[in-house]
Amino acid sequence: MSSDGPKRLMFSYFADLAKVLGNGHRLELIELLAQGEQPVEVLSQRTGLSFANASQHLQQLRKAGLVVGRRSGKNIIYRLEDGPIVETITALRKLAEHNVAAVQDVVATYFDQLDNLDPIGPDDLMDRMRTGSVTLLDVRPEDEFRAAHIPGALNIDLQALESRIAELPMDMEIVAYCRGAYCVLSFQAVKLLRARGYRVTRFSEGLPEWRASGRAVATA
Amino acid sequence: MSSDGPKRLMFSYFADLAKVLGNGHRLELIELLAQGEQPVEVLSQRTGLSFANASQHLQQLRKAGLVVGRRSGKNIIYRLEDGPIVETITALRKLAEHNVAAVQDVVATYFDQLDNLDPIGPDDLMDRMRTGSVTLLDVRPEDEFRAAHIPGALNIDLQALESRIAELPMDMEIVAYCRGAYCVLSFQAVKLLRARGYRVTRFSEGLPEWRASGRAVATA
DNA sequence: AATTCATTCAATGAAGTTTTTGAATGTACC
DNA sequence: GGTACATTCAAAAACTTCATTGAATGAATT
Repeated sequence: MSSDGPKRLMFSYFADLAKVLGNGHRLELIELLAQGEQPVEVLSQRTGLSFANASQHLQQLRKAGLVVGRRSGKNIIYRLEDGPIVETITALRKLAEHNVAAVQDVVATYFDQLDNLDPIGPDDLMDRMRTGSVTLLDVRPEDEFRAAHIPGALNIDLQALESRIAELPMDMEIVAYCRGAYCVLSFQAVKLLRARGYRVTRFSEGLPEWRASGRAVATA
Repeated sequence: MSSDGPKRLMFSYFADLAKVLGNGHRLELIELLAQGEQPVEVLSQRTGLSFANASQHLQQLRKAGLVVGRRSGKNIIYRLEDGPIVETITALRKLAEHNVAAVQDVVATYFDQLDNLDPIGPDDLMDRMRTGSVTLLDVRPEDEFRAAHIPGALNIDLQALESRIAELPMDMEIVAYCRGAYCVLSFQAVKLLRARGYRVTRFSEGLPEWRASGRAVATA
């Protein structure tokens, strides 16, 4: 927190905020919270962080004004604050895709390999949902689906996909999505379903970006 | 640089990039470079950093893919890489304005106090330039003006404003701009000129944002 | 009132960042 | 070829961040 005129002060505040985003675990916590509110326990499990460690990262996000917690019985339930949080992380992601060579490598060797087809964008998806020419598949855990999903989507948790595969139509294109652009759940769904002869594409983003761009979401 | 599946890898790369943005001096270096390329000496002077320290921050920006240096005689001249760098910092700034209480305080006590009029936005500015109903004043140092400025702007370095004040019309509204939204130069210009009876407003952003939004800039 | 459970807090050590200093590099000028 | 200059590099000191541990809090259950 240096200071030397109000401009330097402002830059140091912007930097403090960037520092809070400057940790992979915290970015993952934000991604999870962008699906919907969660108690610390679930966040700790889904990120693989120890309980105390998850709690401390959440404190930092809270101090930065990015999340709030409320008590509900024995649990503290965290949720994302209002504000352009998803937008900022999307900007960071696009900057990394454009300027960081290592990111381009991972995309090329890992993600493009799994899904060599162009993913479908939000405008296209909306058109095709309207004409009913596509089945939209949400492969996130049930609780995240219930908190918010793209209207008209069918929820099958990736865990259950193999056993519930009969619920999917073979004669219609399927579009799979999950938590965000690099959420592996939808990549794995595409892989599994293609192997069984389904026509599947990925949606280019996840639920948080869909909502951040002002489109309607459904609950329950 | 943790790793546990490609998604965690990606998040750790995004976090590394955020970490590089997580230092006020580096944000200031980026702002200066967003005006145009500069040798290390000038960057070190304008930021108040020691030579070696400025150099080391520039190395970090280079490793992150945000700047490049080229040799020109005895100097190494740095410039911003292509890519959505200004956009990302703008997103960070807006997030801070929205979610960080301390930022709101500084804006209220420092900036709003200096200029209680609404600043003019880019679309309005363009309209008013076309109809010739406004004089646009660029108060950055001459070298930054020469590298790139908003077409039609008059350059008077803030340092020289008092002595060259006669060049400004008293019967027309003046709009002042400089390096960015919180660049103090334009605030000080507004203060000085209002005290002399000129009608002055600030432009809401600076040159980098103007260019990043795809508008034409002039050189020389 | 005692116990359990979810969470936070405080303290520790290990690892990383920032700044300063002085030496090293590489280009230009005499 | 030697000297001056701009910049980078390497090492050290001061400080910050991260994960782990165990104790503390505070609501719910018995």
